[in-house]
Amino acid sequence: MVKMKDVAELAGVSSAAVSRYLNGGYISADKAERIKQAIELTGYVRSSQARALRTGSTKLIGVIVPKINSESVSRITAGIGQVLGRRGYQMLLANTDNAADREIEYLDLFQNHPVDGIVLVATMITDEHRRAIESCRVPIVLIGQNVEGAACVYHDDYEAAFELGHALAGRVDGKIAYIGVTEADRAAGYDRRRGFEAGLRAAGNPLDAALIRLGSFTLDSGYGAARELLSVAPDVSFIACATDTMAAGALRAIDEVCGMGEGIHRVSGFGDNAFLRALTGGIPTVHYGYLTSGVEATNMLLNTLDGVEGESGLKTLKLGHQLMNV
Amino acid sequence: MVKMKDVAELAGVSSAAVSRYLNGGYISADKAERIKQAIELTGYVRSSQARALRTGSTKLIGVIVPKINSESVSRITAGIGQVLGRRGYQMLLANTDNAADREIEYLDLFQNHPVDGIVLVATMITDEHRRAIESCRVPIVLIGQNVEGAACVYHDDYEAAFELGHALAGRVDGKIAYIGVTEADRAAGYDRRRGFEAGLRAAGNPLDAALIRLGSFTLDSGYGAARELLSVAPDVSFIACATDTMAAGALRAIDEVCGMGEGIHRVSGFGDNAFLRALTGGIPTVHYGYLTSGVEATNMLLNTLDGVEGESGLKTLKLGHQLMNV
DNA sequence: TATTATGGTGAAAGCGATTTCAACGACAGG
DNA sequence: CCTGTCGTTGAAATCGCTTTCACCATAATA
Repeated sequence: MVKMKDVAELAGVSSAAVSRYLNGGYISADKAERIKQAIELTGYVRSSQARALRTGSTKLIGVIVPKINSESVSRITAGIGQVLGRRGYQMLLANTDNAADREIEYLDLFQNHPVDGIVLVATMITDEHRRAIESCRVPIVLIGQNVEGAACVYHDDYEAAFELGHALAGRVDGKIAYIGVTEADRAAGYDRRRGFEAGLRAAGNPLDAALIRLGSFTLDSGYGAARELLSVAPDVSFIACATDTMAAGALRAIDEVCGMGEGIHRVSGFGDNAFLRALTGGIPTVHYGYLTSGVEATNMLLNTLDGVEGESGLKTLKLGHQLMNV
Repeated sequence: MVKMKDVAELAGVSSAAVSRYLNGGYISADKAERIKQAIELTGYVRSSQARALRTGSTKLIGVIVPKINSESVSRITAGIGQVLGRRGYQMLLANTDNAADREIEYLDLFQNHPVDGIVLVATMITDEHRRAIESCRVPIVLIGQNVEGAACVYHDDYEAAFELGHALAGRVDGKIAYIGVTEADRAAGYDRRRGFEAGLRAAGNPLDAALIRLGSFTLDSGYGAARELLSVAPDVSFIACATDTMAAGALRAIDEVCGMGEGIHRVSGFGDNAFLRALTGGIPTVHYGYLTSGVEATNMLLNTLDGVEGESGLKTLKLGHQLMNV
């Protein structure tokens, strides 16, 4: 492995000069040329390990996600990756498989590990999370939740759910049921349910608390909850779901119970999943700019790291949403 | 930042002793105890940068994927992440967005960057790829393609497609069309088409070359190709697709042209997408163990890195497949 | 008793970059 | 001629860890 010293010797300069050449410090034109040729000749590339040790910066960003095989997460990471690549950073991906404690574990790990900053695609935020975020030595941005005192890029789930509920209340006759997720997930659990309820209520068609079920983000859990709902309350004519994935499950359940093709008109979701849209022609759902949230969060993080002027650094950013098919 | 020397001083030993304690070398019981307490007291964690510089190993594995928001890829990375986490490594993710030259770029980047090994989720393998793989300084495993001279974990696309074609030939009357992908992708492009054709032929119902179209892995491309096929050859009664995603597009096209619910019986795919399965009840498709391929590839890679005995290290592994809904 | 293992130990030499610092040649102004 | 800048330069000191090596007890063997 050719090192800086070799290049320096070949070019007849000191390694300090090579380092300056590489980093844009004082260097005369002729030496720069000699160094350039020596580098080409030897095929030298600098060791990022040594550089990291000396400078304390690794150009690595830790990204913590709850689940890697989900459309929303992969769109977010696509956005993160886009910005990272463009700005000379790389992504260290940590998958927690929906285990909140592993999030904290990674938060700890990353700090003393080689990342310059962290993007946390958050689900549940416990006090322990808050503490870990607070005491984080590297800058951190959250995606998906709005947490006091932390930089966040999020969507207004309450507002979106309210609008969806309000819009649906008018066009559904009969009972509406709701399949949510754990309220520990403030955004997808609490806010969406509350917003949806409020929207229905405002339209004069309040949600019956007995018709609320809890799923676990998976298609199968949506299916199970919907089957159960339909058997307990056959007069339910519409099932709103906290995610498109669970809506897909509910859709299958309705098709099985009420006949093929029925579900499409009786289900709503959140997230505007591409597959679901294509296969059903589009159920009522909320479109979030997942890719945008990745892009915005990462830009914010990198701006503070690179000390970009004119940028106010870490702040909280609420992104817009769009009702679909209502 | 508390460093090893601080811990050593507090414990009244040399930093060499601390290092040995941390790495399981010779250390007496009482010193071990003193060191342990000193570490707890100071909250010391060792700098992985310094460690990496000294040992030359970063415990980082570079993973190159063609596209991050696709179900197959996220299942593969889920498998990779599982093994990596269990064995004390982390994943450095690089997304090429289906640009073959960026794959080579990352291959170069990773070698002189801080990864101990590479997993390449491969699509197209050009000569340039072969060269880059050949000259790779760190061990590398490919997923999804079988390339001579490289360690590969792959599925037998030809065989699977053959079986699918053979099975379908019998139960479809009328013309069968095919929407494939670029043959530069040997596995998903060339092998699947060839296998499918051979399967149909063997069953006495050969594929009309005029009814072959090319998509680009996306749902929309499947939709477009199917619309075009149906308008040019309205007597086509079945459209086989090289991926489930394109099959979803074709399904929508058929539903639009021939009436809702029609598509389900007239389309086949590859990959056994969970959404598609749930929403349609299941079109004929091939189930691949994507997660398994990630697991197997990573285990293989880590075995060679960690020098696990009894394991023969890098080799090529063909995984099985399963016909679904035929 | 003389010797050889054996289990422990710390000083010191790197790993390969960056960065400080003192110094140098040239050149302008006084 | 002397002094002060200015643009460059290389020697040397880190960064924080691992690992070799020489060495020391103490126990086991000859």
